[in-house]
Formats: sequence, structure tokens, C-alpha cells
Amino acid sequence: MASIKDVAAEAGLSVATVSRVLNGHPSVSEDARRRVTAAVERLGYRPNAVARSLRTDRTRTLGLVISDVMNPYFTELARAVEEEARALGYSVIIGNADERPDLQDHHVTTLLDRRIDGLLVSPTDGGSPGMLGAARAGTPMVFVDRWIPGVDVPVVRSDGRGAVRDLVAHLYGLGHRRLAIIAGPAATTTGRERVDAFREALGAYGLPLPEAYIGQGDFQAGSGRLVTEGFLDLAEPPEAVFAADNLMALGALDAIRARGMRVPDDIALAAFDDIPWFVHTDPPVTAIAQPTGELGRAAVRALVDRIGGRTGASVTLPARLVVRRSCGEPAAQEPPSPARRSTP
Amino acid sequence: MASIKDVAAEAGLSVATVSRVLNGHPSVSEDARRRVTAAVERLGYRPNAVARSLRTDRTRTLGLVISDVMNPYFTELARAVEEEARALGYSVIIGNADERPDLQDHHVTTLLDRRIDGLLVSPTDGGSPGMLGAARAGTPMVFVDRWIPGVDVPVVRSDGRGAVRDLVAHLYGLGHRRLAIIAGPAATTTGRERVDAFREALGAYGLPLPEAYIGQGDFQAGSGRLVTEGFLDLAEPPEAVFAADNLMALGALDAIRARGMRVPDDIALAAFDDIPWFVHTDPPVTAIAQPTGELGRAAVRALVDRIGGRTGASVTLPARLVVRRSCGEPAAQEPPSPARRSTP
DNA sequence: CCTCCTCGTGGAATCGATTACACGAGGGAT
DNA sequence: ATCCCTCGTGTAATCGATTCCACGAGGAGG
Repeated sequence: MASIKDVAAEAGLSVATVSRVLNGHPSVSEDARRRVTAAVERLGYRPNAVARSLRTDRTRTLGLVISDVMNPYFTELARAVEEEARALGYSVIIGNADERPDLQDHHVTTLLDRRIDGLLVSPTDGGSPGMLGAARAGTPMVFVDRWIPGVDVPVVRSDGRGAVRDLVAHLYGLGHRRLAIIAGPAATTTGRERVDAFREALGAYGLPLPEAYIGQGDFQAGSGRLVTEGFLDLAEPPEAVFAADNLMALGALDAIRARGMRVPDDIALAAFDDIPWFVHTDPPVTAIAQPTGELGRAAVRALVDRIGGRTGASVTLPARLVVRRSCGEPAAQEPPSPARRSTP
Repeated sequence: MASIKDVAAEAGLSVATVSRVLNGHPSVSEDARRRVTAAVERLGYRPNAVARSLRTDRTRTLGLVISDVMNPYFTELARAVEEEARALGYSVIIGNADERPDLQDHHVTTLLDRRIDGLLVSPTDGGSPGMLGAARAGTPMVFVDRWIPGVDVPVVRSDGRGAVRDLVAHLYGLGHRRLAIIAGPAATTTGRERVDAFREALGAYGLPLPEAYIGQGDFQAGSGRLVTEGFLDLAEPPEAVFAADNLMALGALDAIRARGMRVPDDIALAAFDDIPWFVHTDPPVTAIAQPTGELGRAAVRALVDRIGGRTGASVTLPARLVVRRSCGEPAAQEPPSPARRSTP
């Protein structure tokens, strides 16, 4: 592959001049510029990004470590991140942690070894050594979706509190009183927060959240299935189940179907994170939608700010409830309402 | 960040010796090895992958350019690729082409600039200039899922012909005679092959595939919706629709639901590519499942073979039909069968 | 005792770029 | 005519590793 030396020889100029042309440096004659461009063209020359990075100490690359690529929420996030990064002249390398702290650490170290300019992380746990090290070492870093308390890094996330309140109101309005949640890992902020928000919203209606109605999941479909089976085995099973992410909702659907039960007649279901498939499941699933794309873009902007030496502020965007049929029929058509039954 | 020089100084040895220890070179004294290891530990030193790559001309990185990350099929492929690559000591950088040739070319050139050791591509089109250039320039390369005829590059893919025959047999057995297909872009091999296989299978039953029953899609949900609307507007709409990928099937479902029609009663639906959500859609969708993970792993192995100078053979794995309810009830319970109706 | 290997080590070249510094040519001001 | 700038260019140092080559010490063999 042709190097800058070959171009210099071909153009009859020094490598310094070639480099200047390549980088749009002002003090280059029009003649030299033309000769270099022609030589580049003839040789099909492309600058070696590796060599350039070594010299400039900048790779124009961002690292993104996400918890689980197979989760459509994170895929969408990754896509938005890559788009915004590309618009700002950066590439992104994605590392998939698969909800495993050891894999997360592997990716963080690999990315750091590659000397990426900045790191976007959605931490799987409370803070693996590699990640905390990176944060302390001053690597430009931004947390997205999840974060680690006590670490001084901007956080770009979405606040589901309001939407969870709306969800509980919706469930309450539909007559459900025994509400359960499939929680995410306690080591993650989103794992804890969603439970807290749910409990708080329940409290506003004077409803309890007994321990038996808090199932411990791991954000994967399998755990959603297991936890739901546990709920169904209870002497007094819940009337509604709220899954803290879309994959666990899929697992819950599996478990409910395996029992020959039906949603929402036998049990209501709602999920955190809205995805295109929820429109077409049987029944369509009521979900809390995050502004995923905007989250990804904001995170990249914050990170690039950090890289550029600016502060890079935290961002919190609201999530919103999207009502479908998995919790019961909307009030307008709700047949067993006493008020309506008496009117005709 | 500490460099090899710092380690050498700390250990009281030359950089050459440090490098030898780091790379497990045999002729190093036990004493030197210990001192270097200790110095590395003390300084928290990690070798700079950029510098190493410049010198050795190997990045231990693979590029993967896929057509669309948001498509669960490709996400699963990407995950398998990363896993196998990691097992073999490689990282992978994913480029998402979003079914756009220009984006595909952007990623190919960016990856080449980064001097990746090998390239895995699922081409979006008939061959963009950058990609063909890479192939000609001798970059180790393997096509996965889709390929470009006439280019001398190993192909790892799945053969759907048998499964498509099974599907047509299934549809025929259920009484469907007017069968339509939502095709992928003609520029892709999978776009063409699936139509060909479908037509061939239809022929075996003496069924035609009229032009009006071949809808031109682009592997995205939107096109599935549009094409299906067109089918539904026909004077004689098809009785069954076969979508050439899962996203177009999603779009088809959208369109059918928007008309207030039901699957499979009003129209049957089947898809190429099986995904977890198809179990829970309304109704569960009959699909052709590819051995996606195995495809990804085989592709990586072939590519690494190529990088190591070996041949790296093409691989073709069979797909299989997974019957669910979207084409009609299984024969055992099929109510409107004349044979059964006469018996009671 | 001398020669020849082997072994461990260090010096220095190298990969392909960027960039500080030096230098010569040419133009404007005095 | 002299001086000083500016402009365009080239030389060479540099980034952080790997690796060829040379060298000295020590052991084996003659």
C-alpha cells in the first residue's frame, strides 16, 4: 500500500509538503497542491490512520460499551450514537458486555489500549476496576442510560418516574390492585430506579409492594420467564406484571403463554422500553418509551465536548407511557364498567 | 500514560528487553522477566496498540460491514462474529450500512484506513467501488449472508432453497393457491435468490408467480407495508404473502392490521429469517430460520484462515422452516377441510 | 589456553505520519 | 542598495512500539 513517501516521490516534493496538502495547511502553493492531489489520485493513496494516530495522539474514535446488543433498545442507541459520531467526524467501536462485568472490563481495556479519544458506557455493574480506573485516569467519558453513583462523569439518561406514575394510574384505573415488578439487577441504576419509581407510584395509591411481588431479573428474557413463573405459582398471584425491560417482558409473555393463560384477561403486562415489535405482539404491549435516539445523540455531543476540553453537561430526558392493550381495554370501550352498564 | 520507555527506566533495562518480555520472547533471563513484570505492575503500563500496529502492520482487528444493525438477524450475526473473533484474539469494528451503498463504502474505506487485518461484508448492493477495490487490492475478505457474483472472495451463507420448498408445500397443503412475495432489492443476492427459490417451488406445484405478486421491497419495514397495501388493492389479492426478511414481514403485519384484516384468516403470512419475537406476534409467524450464529462463526474462521495465508473456503449451511400459525391452523386441527366436514 | 557457541542484553533502525525549525527567494519599505 | 518579512519548502525529530545486529560473558570442546 502506498505511503506518504511514495506520494512525495511521485509528486517530486517532500513528505512535509504532501502532509501539509493533505491536512489543508494554508501555506502551500497552488502548484504543489495540484501536484500532490494528482499523485494521490494516481497512486490511490489513503493516509494510514494508525501512523497518524500515533503521531497526533488522537484516533478520532469513540468507544461504546453497551450492556447487550441483542436488546433492541441498545441497538437503537448504538445506531444513534454511530450516526451522531459520524456527523462529528468520529468512528465508533462497539463493545458488547452481554450484561457481564468481566466482558465489560475486557472491552474497556481493549478500547483504552486502542487509544480511543473517548468512552461511552452503559455500565453493567457497580463499577468494574477497569472502568473506574479509566474514569480516574481522566479518559473523557460519559455514562449513557445507566451510571455509577459517586463517579464524576456526566450522565445522559432518561427519567422514567413520570411515565411509571402514569402507568400505575393506568393500571389502577383498570381495576388492578396487586401489581408486581420484574426488576433489573440491583447493581445497575436502572435496575434500582425502576423499582423505586414503581414503589413510589404505588404508594400514592395506597398500594403496597410486597417482597414477593419484586422478582429479581437480569434484563434477559430467561429471567423474565423464571420470575413470572414464580409470580404465577404464588397463592395470590399478581394481577399485573411490570417488566423493567423489553427482553424480560418477552420472557414473561413466554411464561404466561406456557401456562395457557391470556394477557390481559388473566394477567396484565407492561414493559419499560418500547420497541417496534410491541405493536404486533399478542396482545400489543403497553410500554414506557424512552427517547432513545435523542439519548444517543446527546451522549455523543457531551462526550465530544469533554474531548474538546469543555465540560460536557449531564442530560436527563423524560420517558413517556404508550398505552396499548396488554393491561386491559381502554376505558372508552371497557365493557365491565358499572357506570356504563347502568346508563343504557 | 506510561510508555515502554518508562517501564524500561523503572526496571533498569532497555526497551528491547522490556519488549521481549511483553511478547514472551524466549531469550530473556528470569531476573529480567521479574523486574519487567514488577515495573509494568507498578506503573499500570499497557502497551499502546496503535504503536504496535504501526510497527507490526497488524491490528488484530476485523471489520464487519453489515446491511442493517436494527435488523435482529444482523444483530445476532454481529454478536456471533464478535464472540468468535474474541476467542481467536481479534477485536471487531462494526460498520452499519443501513442498506445504503454510500454508507457501506464509507465504512469500508474507514476500516481500510484503520488497517484492519480482514473484512467481513454483507454487501448492500452489486459492489460499490471501494469494496471492489479492497477485494482487488488483496485485503483478506469474506462475504457473509450476501455476496457479489464474479468477485473471488469466499462466501459464508445459508441456502434457503429447501426451506422455501417446504414453505410452499406447507402453504399449498393449507389450500393457498395465490401466493405472493415481497422481494428484497434486486441488487442483493438474497434479494434475487429468495424470489427464484419461491418461483421454482411454486412451479413444482404448477402454480404461477405473476408479476403483480412480486412486490419490490428494500428489506425495511416501510417497504413491506407499502408492498402489502399494493397486494391488498389488487382485484384478486394473494391468499398468502411471503416476506423476504423479518422487517418487511413486520411492515406487512402493519398494513394488514391497518385494513382491519386478520392473519391467517384473511391472508396468510410467512417470513424469511426467524427471530424471537415471531413467537409472540399476533399470530405467531411461520418463518425460515437460518443458523445465524454458526454462519457468523464460520465466517470469522474463514476470514482468519485467509489472514493466515490459508485458503478460507466458502461455507453453505441449510436453513429450515419453522411452522407457526400465520399461514393457517396445522392440518390436524384444520376446521374448514372438506374431508373432515363430511365425516361427522 | 584458545576458539567457538550460546545466551542475554542493548543500540539503533524502522513503521508512516505530523510539525518545529531552518533556509532561500522575492517583494516592499526605507 | 540594504534590510526585513513573508511565503513556500525541505530536513529532521518525534510518537511507541518491534526487531535486526552487535557485543560481552561464560561454558564447552579441542
